[in-house]
Amino acid sequence: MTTATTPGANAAGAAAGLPAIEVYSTLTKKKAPLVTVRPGHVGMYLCGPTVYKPSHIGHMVGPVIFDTVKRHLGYSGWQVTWVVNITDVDDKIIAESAARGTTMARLAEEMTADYLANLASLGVAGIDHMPKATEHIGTIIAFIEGLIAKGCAYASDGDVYFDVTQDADYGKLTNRSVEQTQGEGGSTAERKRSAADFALWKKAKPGEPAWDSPWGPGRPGWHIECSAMSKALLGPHFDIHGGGLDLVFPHHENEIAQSESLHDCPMATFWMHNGLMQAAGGAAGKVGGRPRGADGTSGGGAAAGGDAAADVAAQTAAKISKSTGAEPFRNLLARHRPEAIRFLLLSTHYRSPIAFGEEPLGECARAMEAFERLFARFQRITGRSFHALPSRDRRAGDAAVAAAGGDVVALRAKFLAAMDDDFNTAIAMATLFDFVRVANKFIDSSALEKQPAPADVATLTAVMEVFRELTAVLGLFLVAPAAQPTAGDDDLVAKLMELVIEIRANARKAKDFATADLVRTKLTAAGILLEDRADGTGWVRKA
RNA sequence: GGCUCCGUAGCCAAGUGGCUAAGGCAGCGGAUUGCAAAUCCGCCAUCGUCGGUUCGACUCCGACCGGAGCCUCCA
Repeated sequence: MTTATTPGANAAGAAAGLPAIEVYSTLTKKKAPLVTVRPGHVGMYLCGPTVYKPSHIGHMVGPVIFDTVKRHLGYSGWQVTWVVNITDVDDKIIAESAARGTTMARLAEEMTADYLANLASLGVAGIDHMPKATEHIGTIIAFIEGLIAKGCAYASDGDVYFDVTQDADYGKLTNRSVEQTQGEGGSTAERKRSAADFALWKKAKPGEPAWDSPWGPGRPGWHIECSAMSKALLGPHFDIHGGGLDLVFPHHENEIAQSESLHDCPMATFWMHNGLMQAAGGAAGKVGGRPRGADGTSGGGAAAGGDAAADVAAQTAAKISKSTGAEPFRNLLARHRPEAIRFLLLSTHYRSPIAFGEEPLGECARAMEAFERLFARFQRITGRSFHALPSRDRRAGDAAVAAAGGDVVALRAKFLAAMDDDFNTAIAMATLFDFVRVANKFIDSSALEKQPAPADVATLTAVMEVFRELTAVLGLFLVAPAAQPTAGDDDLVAKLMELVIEIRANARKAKDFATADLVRTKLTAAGILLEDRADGTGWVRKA
C-alpha cells in the first residue's frame, strides 16, 4: 500500500498530500473533512481540569481520546499543537484550600501533580502546552478590556459581565435562546443586566486570592481563561476544540460568545465532545436530575411528578462525577493496569458514554493477555521483543507492509479507514483482534514453533511490525507488561521451575500421567500455570 | 418545561437505505492435546414498540415506551 489518500479529498489535506480525515463537530452536528486553518498544521485545545481534588477517571477520558487523535493526525502527516489548560483559580479551589488549611496555590500545585502523574500512567504524552490561568492574568485582563471596548461586556461594582444581548448568535452551539438560559444566580444576579450574562471578572471578597485589574482586585471568571489562553497559544481561530459533553453548555457556549465577539471569526472549526463516564452496574448513588424549579423556588407541583421514575433511574447507569463520589484515579491504579484502562476508553466510540467498572476493566485486562501471549510467541520464535520493534510513525507504506501479506494489508487499510472516519477507535480496536487471529494462524499453519523457516520468520516479523505501527497510533502496548512481582527470587524460581518441568517431562515420556498431572495441579494451586506447547513447556505466574 | 443523544444477540459494543448486521466477553460444537492450557475452525442477533415514506429500512420521518446528558459547578 502506498497511500490511503482519497481522490477528491479536502483542499487543505489534498494540497499537502495528506489523507482525508472526517471530523464530527457538535456545532454542525455532522462530519466534515478536516480542513485546517494552516495547511498541514492542526491547533487543538482541550479543556483541562479545575485542580481542587484528586482527579478521577472522568478527567482521564478527554486526554486519552485527544492523545489518540493527536497520535493519528501526527502519524498521518499533520503537525499538531495540543494545548490542555489547567484551571488553578476558582471558587472550588478557594473553598477546598480553606477547608484544608492550605493556600490555593499550594493545593492547585498538588492536584496538578496528581493529574499529570495520572495522565503519564495512561500514556498521554502529546500535550505541547499546559497553560495555567494564574500565569495568564494579564492576557485575560487584556481580553476583557477588548470586550468592554467593543461594547460586549460591562463592569458592575467590581465585577465584569459578558452582555449576551450584544451577541446576536448567542446559543448557537447548544441551540438555545437567551430566554432559555437561567445563568448563575445568587448574589451576583443583581449586578447583572440580564440573567444569562456571565462573569468575566469576579471581585475579590476579603481574604480571597486576588489580582489587580482596571476594575479593582479580583480573579477571572470560569470561561474567560480558555478564550484568552487558546488565543495566546493557538490564535483567534484554531482547528479543534475539545472537552467533555458536560462542558458544551455553558462553558463552550460562553467561550464562543467571548472569542467570536472579540475576534469576529470562528473560534474553532471543529468542536469535539467526548461522552461521559457512566458507572457500570448501577452501583453509583445518583443525586438525581432535578426538574426545573424544583429547588424550592416554586412550589413545584405538576412538573415534578416523577418520583417513582427517579427511583428507577437510580438503579441504572449514572454519570461519574464529584456528585457520585468517584474515587481518585490513583486508587484505581492500585487495582488495574493503566493500559487496561486506556484499552477500555478506546474500545467505545468517543462520543458514546462509557460504562466503567470492575467488570469491564477485568474483561479488558483479559483481552490484553491474548495480545501479550502473541507477543510472547513472537519473542520465542524470533528472539525479538515486540515492544522493541521499530515503530513507523508515518503512514506512507513501505516494503514491510506488503511483506506482511494480503490479510495484514487489508486489516491495516480497515484500521486506517476507521481512524480517518472521525477517529472510530472501536472499529480500529476490532481490527486489532482480527490481527491477533491472523498472526496466530500464520504461526500455527507454518509450524513456526517447531521448525522455523527463515522466510516465515521474516513474514511474521513484518506482520508484527505492522501491528506495532497500528497499536502505537492508539497508544496501546507501548511498553512491555510490568515484570511480575517476584520479590527478587527470579533466578532461583526459574531454576527450580526448570527442574520441575524436566522431571514432569520425563514422567510424561514414561506415560506416568498421574505424576505429570499432580505436578501441574499443585503448581496451579500455587499460582503457576503450565502450558505444554509445541516447542516445550512454559510457565507463567497467575495471581 | 426547553435543548441534545441513545435503545442492536445473555452481557459490552460498531455499523449500513438493498450484498454474509464488525469486534470482544460468556456459551455450544469441532481440530489440536495423554488430559489440560493456549491456539485455530464453526455456531449463536432481523436491530425498543407502533405507524409512515420508499420498489426496498435496522438505517429516513412521526408517535409512543424506556434510558442518558445539559438547562446551576462538573472531563
